[in-house]
Amino acid sequence: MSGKGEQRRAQLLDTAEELLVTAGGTELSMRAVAAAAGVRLGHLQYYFPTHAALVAAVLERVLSRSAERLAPLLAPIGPARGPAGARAGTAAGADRTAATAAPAPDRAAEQLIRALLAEQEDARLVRLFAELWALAARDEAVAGSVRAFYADYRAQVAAFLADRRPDLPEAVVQGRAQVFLMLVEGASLFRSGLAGVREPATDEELLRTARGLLAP
Amino acid sequence: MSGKGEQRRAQLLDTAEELLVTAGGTELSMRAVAAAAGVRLGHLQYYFPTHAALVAAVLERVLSRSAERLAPLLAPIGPARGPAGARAGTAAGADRTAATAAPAPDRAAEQLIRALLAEQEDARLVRLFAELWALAARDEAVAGSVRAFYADYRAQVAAFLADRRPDLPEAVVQGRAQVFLMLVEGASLFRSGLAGVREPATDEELLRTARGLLAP
DNA sequence: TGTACATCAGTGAACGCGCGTTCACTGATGTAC
DNA sequence: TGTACATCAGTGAACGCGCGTTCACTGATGTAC
Repeated sequence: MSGKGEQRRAQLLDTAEELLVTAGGTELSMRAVAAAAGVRLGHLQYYFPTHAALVAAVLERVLSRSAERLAPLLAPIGPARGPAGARAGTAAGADRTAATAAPAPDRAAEQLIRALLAEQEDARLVRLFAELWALAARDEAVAGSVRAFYADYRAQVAAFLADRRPDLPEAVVQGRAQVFLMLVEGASLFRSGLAGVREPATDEELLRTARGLLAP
Repeated sequence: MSGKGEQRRAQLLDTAEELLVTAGGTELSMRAVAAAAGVRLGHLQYYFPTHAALVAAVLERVLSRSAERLAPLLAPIGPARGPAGARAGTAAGADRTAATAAPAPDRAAEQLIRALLAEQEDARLVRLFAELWALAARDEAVAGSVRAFYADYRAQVAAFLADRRPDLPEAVVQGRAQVFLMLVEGASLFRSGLAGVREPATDEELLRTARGLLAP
C-alpha cells in the first residue's frame, strides 16, 4: 500500500525541512533527521537511500510549495482587455471571470507586491532561501533547480505584466519581470534581519520602486 | 618579531578564503585549510586556536576588503554644492578637490552603478557572499558583522545621494539608499548563474531602475 | 477460507573516515644582563 | 661579546565524536492460488 509510505515520506520531509530552517543546512544529517522524526537511521534510509537523495527531495518540495503559494497571487485578474487574460492562465483562475469583482488596475499590482513582501516577514522562509542559495553556490544540481524555479516565477510575473501592459515589447516585459524579482529577493535579505531590518521609510521607497516596475 | 607572524597569518587567511570560494563553507575545515596552506594542523591552530576563530577572521577580512573596494566608488565626486561634499568624506577622497575633472552629475551615478554591476561578474565573489548569507542565517555573530557591513555600505550610498540631491528629506535618502542595495544585492543572485544568468535586456532595465533610485 | 510467498516497513550493529580539540614537544629567534 | 632565558613558530600523535554507508535481519501487510 502506497498510502502509508507516502505519508511517512512526507512526514520525514516535514522534519527535514524544519531542521533545515531551525538548524541550517550543515545540520541536515541523516542521523539528525531520523532522530527528530523518531525513526531509526536505517529506516530513514529506506525512503532516502543517500544523503543527496534526501537533500534533493527536500529542495524539490520547498520549491514546488513556494511555486504553489505564488501562483494564485500571480494569476491575472486585471481589467478585461479582450483575450489577453488567457495568456497566463493557471488552474486557480480558470473558474473566475474577469468581470466579477475585479480590482482597479493599480490594486492588483499593489496586492501582489504587498503579498510578496508580507511573505518575507516569515524569517524561517527567508533563512531557508539563504540556505538554498548557499547550497546552489556549492552544488550545480541544486543551482539548476533554483534557476528553474526562478525562471518559472519570472515567467509568471512577465505574464502578469504583459496582461496589464500589452503595449510593452516582450523584451521590456521580460527585463522588468527579472528586475522585479531582483528587487524582491534582494529585499528579503534586508528585511529579515539577515543583512538588515525592516523599516517603514524603506518599505515606502521599496513599494514605490516595485510599483514603477509592475505598473508604471 | 610580528612581521613574520602577520605575514603567515595573512597567508593562512588567503588560503582559507580561496577554499571558501572554491569549495564552499562546509569544506572550510581546519585540516583542509592547513593542508591547502602547506602547514601542519597544529600550526594553523597556533594562529587560529579554534575553528570559530578562523571563520571570524576570514569573515572580517572579506567584509573589510569589500568595504575598501567600495569606498573610492562612493566617495562624493559630484558637482560642487558647497560644504555638502565633506559629508561622506573618506581617506581616499581627501586629497582630491571637487573641481578637478569632476564628471557631469549623471556620469558619477552611472559610473557607480556600472562599477557595482561589473563586480558581480566575478562569480567567486558572489558565491562568497551567498556563503556569508547562509552563515549569517545560522550564526547570530556572523549576522551582526554582515549587518554592520551593509549598514556602513548603505550610509555611504546615502551620503552619495544626499550630496547630489540636497533637496531630498533624510528619510527618503535613507530609504532610497537601502532600496538601491536591495536591488544591487538581489541582482547579484540573478546575474551570477546562481539563480539566473546575465541578460543584456535585463541589464538595461536594471540600469534604468538603479538610475531612478540614485539620480532621478 | 486457508496457505505460501513476495513485498513493504522498520530495526540494529558495525565499518571507516574526517572532524575539532588537547597537549607535550622541538627548534629558532629575540632580549636581558 | 657571550651566556641564560623567554617567547615565538612549528611539529606530531592521540582523543572522542558524529558522519554516511553497508548489510543482515525481523515483523507486518498484501497477493496468488
